[in-house]
Amino acid sequence: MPVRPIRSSVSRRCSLHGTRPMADPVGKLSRSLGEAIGAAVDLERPGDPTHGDYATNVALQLAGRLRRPPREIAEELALAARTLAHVGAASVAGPGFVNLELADTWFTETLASVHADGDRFGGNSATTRERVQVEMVSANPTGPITVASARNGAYGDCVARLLAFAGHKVEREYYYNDAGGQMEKFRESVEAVRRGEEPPEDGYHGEYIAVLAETPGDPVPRMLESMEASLEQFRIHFDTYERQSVVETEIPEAIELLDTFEDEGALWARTSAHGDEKDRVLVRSDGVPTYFAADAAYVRRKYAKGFDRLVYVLGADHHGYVGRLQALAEMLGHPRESLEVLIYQLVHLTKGGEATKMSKRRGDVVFLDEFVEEIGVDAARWYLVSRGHDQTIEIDIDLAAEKTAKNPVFYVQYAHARIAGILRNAPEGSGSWQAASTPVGQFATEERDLVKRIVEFPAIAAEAAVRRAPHAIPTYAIRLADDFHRFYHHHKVLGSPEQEFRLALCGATKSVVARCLDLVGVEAPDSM
RNA sequence: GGCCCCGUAGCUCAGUGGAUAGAGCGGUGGACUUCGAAUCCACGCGCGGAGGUUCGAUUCCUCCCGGGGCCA
Repeated sequence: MPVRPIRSSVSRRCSLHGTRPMADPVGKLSRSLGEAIGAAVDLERPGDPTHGDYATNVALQLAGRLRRPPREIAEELALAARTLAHVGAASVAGPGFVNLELADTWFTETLASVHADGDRFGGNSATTRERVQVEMVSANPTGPITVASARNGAYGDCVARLLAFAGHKVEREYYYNDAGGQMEKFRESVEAVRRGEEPPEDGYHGEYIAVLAETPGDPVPRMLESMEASLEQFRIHFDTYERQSVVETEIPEAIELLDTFEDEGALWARTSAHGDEKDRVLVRSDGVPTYFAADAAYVRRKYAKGFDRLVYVLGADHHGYVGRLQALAEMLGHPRESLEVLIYQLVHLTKGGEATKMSKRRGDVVFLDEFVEEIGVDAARWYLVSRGHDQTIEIDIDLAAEKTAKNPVFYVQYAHARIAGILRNAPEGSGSWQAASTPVGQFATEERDLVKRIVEFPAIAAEAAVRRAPHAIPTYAIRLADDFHRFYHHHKVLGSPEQEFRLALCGATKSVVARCLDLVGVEAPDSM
């Protein structure tokens, strides 16, 4: 089966993005090769397995700069490669590719190093550790968490998990407006129902309003409590909740620090001088501060807490905020890049193929709790993060439950459970990996493929973190599970002469599968 | 009118400069006396269009067409 070329971790990429996985066997190999020829080497897995274990096109890249024929460079590179430890063969192919075949010793030592890293394998890739705040969801407490907000949460939470795994100190924050007109409408709606009346036309009409009306007192705290419960059930935990009413009290201090001017009685921020498309009003001529003034106070407050980096997770309908938020960061004396706005495309709900407009006020939305009840947390989270954040998600509510059984999350979980089963049946004291436990005879293709897949993980995790692209994890996890299932089908672990090696291989696979599942907030079951 | 995202297989989507572009679902046909068949194996079709940069473009640039969103 042809294997898709996967970019391995490389020195060039690492230096570009400032990351370097702590133990990355492929990265180590490309670095030693790079040192041998004096240039950064990019190793990838060739699409055609007959081309060897790894290949590099570095000769082609160097040819133009060195004004030399690529194949000539490739020959020198191959010659250098052959002198390296664990390189079984190196050959030049095509216009100037160098294909490497690795010796069995590379596979055993590599697997040993994976075991040595244990839970840390693939982690701590960040060269500079930062204090990062990820602010996400931040839906106002006027109704239960919707599926739309759940995408925000699932994406943001996975980015936070990736950053934490990479070695950063991450806090998750939820921000809401407890003081605006929306909240008034919400309270009025509940009040109306208590009086036995219909909520106002422009109020909130969902069934949950009636439920809230049954208990006396301010409905807002209870609404918030139930939203938090939904999110916790969805495995999103917030470290802090911030309220706009509190932030607003600090507007004067924030304005003090900004680049401002007055025009027609209003106070403006000169955001256009800081990369925004136009200037923004801070205080209207009637003396009322704008939402942007609150944004400014909020940004100042975040930095004041000592964060090196502020991450905002916002839907595509907010893409216009990027310029003004970064302008605020800059005016407050921070690099504009230190305030990052992650934009994800929206969720489109359909029902039996027909689009449904989502409106919390009308109440015709799908709530996270309903969605989770229908398909479960694991399938829901997997579904929401497995496509790129730049991709609009379509969910057909009628088909969601039906399609759940086909969700690849179970394929990946099954690999984990299968391995757990093998390890349960393994004799006492076995599977303790030692570098010396070389297999009897040659490695099989499936074993080599599985090892190579496992060692892709550090580069995958590092790149997913740097690019804020958690969907790379599910994609990789499916391939890993795929390689494991194939290995399992072809080779017996227990009772085979290679038992010790294969148990070690199973253990490493299980650990990486579990890590992948954890990074997307999905459970890794020992049985299903 | 300006800006952002998208267009890859029948469907849902991976793939941010390399060799013959990959998965899942759906379809067809095979494999359980064996560590878990939620598994494995085999079979089909595809980069919206036109230019440009490059030794090489699904990938980068420009324009056009089509879908979604924001602002004015």
